[in-house]
Amino acid sequence: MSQSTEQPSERPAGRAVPTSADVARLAGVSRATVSYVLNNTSAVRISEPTRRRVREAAEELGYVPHAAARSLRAGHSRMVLLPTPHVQVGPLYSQFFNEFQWALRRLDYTVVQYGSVGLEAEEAARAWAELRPVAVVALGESRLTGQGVEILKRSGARAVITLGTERVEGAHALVMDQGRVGEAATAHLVETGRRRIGVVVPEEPGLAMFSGPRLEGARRAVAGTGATVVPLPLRYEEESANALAARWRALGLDGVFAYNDEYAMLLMRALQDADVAVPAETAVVGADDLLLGRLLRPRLSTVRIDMVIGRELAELVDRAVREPEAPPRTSDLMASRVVRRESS
Amino acid sequence: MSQSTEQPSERPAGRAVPTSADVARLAGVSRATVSYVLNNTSAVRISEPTRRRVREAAEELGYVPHAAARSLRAGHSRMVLLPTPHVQVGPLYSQFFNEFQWALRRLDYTVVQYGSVGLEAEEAARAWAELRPVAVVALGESRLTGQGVEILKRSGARAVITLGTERVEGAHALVMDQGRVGEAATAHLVETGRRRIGVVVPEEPGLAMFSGPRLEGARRAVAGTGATVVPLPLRYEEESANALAARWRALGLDGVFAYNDEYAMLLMRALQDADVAVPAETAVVGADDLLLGRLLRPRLSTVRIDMVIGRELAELVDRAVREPEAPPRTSDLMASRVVRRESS
DNA sequence: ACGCGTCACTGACACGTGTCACCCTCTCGC
DNA sequence: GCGAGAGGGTGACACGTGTCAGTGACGCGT
Repeated sequence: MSQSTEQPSERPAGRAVPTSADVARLAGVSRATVSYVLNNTSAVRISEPTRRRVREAAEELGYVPHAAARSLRAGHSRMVLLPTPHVQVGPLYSQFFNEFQWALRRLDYTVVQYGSVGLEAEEAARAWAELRPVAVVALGESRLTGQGVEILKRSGARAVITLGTERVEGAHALVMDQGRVGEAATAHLVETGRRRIGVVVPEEPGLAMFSGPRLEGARRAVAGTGATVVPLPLRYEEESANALAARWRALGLDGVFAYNDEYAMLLMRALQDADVAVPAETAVVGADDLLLGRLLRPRLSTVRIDMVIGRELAELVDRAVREPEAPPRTSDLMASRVVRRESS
Repeated sequence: MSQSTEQPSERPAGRAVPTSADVARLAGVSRATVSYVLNNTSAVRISEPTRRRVREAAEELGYVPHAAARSLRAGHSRMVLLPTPHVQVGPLYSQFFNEFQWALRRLDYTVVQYGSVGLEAEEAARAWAELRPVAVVALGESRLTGQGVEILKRSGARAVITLGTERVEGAHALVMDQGRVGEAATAHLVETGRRRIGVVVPEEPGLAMFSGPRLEGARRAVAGTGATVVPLPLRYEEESANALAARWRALGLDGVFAYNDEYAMLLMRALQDADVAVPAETAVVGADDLLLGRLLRPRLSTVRIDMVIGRELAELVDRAVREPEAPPRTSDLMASRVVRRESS
């Protein structure tokens, strides 16, 4: 790349990106004045005619300030970084995320999702730190370590918050207690008299962070009740479900928590095709309370998950940013409750 | 919009963010040397002992370069901006996006999703331009205008690409021909002898960009065949579907394209509950080829949509960045084909 | 004439980085 | 002895912005 010193002859489009200096020149004022006008700084008084001239010049040139230069000078930004998950997320999650983003913007933050596919934990943290975000809200799935938190804080992040199943040293944590989902579903099955309870564990990679805790929760629910839990690996494919259904009677199960409504629908169809009566012979419970589950016959029982609303989380971020010295707190991100329909 | 000018700004942690100057001091070399070493610039020769001293100093301080300062100095960045949709996107789309991001990163681009909720078209474009991205890949839904493209290009963006249903002046366009989906489904219904064909139009806001073209496509499919198309507004709720099913016979429809598989499942259940025989009395076709559709009885016919793979789009972006002067091109993002099962 | 205050504006620096043009010190060939 | 060349580094500038301290002009009271 050759540098052009004065006359930018290499611009292909024939025009350089306008800066505040260009605006100043066109308006016949100093650059400082341009800055004052465009940020309408209250501490300095600029006459109305000058203000207008500056605004018109900016408009004419199509001037847009340079965010990087601005935050470099300011020494900080109001950028909140959300490492993008590379896992499939359900509609519940994506709605929550949208709400969260919207709320942060209301609080005058700039939300940036930034993917870091294929990087190791510490390396990813370093990549995020380069952007000098004021806060980082990371999914548990992004495998942020205590080391990573340290890197981020050292690079100026005033708040690091994890959304996940477990805490990370030094970071605020919003715990999604996935265990409660499995626990609620299984407790319900036990209460309605089921004794041998299957728990579907999806084989799809990336779901482990959800399925593991849900299985653990199920185990907690049966502890001391005499009922037992049987893990059931399952791929989200018809053949896999049919194979499972074929050996259903051999397994001797009278109830199943199917991970979520989609897996439940898949399994329920396979069971019915194999002449296993639902709920008479085997009760089925899903999770997420999808509309589609209500359309089945029998209607699918489910665990309804209510997530913290985005606005609440946004306010938590804002508080954490304003009080970086406050000790990391842990709180619940979601609540679960069983919705009983006909399949259990 | 009140600005919070109040600014804590005192470093509470007592330690500033380390810069390359700090590294230089600690290593006992100049800042230039630090820069050369850490970017291992090949044109300049630095002795191995010095290199090691610099690397160790950087490690000890936890130095992370400042991306903003870097790209300010460089005059450009390799950031690709993806305005975040605030519409619900299906799994098809989100998988495509992940793949796309991954491919861009392979090409050494930095992918940033940036939401601009609640801003008007031109204002949003200005906000994106502040980040000085080298390329912008916008969903049609983000309502990018020709004016917006102009702003972005003037701010240094070398490529602007829209993913949507229609072209935008000055931008490369990847057209999702939603019309073809409706056309394929409806043509199939006509070919199998249906004459009065309903087309479900979701009432949910944000889906209009898909449903409108699909309806138009359906109209194209019946043109000259003697068959007719009837738009059917529907909310994604059981009551809405039941109400529609109740007046089904009055409508005299013998076929329906239900927008997608989810709406199809909703409608099919309502039809069956209202004793409308599928497919004998009315044929039903969905779209997206969800697994769940295959579980219905009768199995749901659908339109399978194959999207351009992410890598392809990433290469298109790369080419557009490298040849900014090339005229905007338009190409297809997806292909549709009918998968006939039992419901039609 | 002078001091003082206000108004409207400007000059200059700092933010953190990359890179170009030098500079110094050796060594070698003759 | 001395120029040539190479090895190993450094000084200084530029990128675009925000903001502090200052500056000239002007009005006003004495």
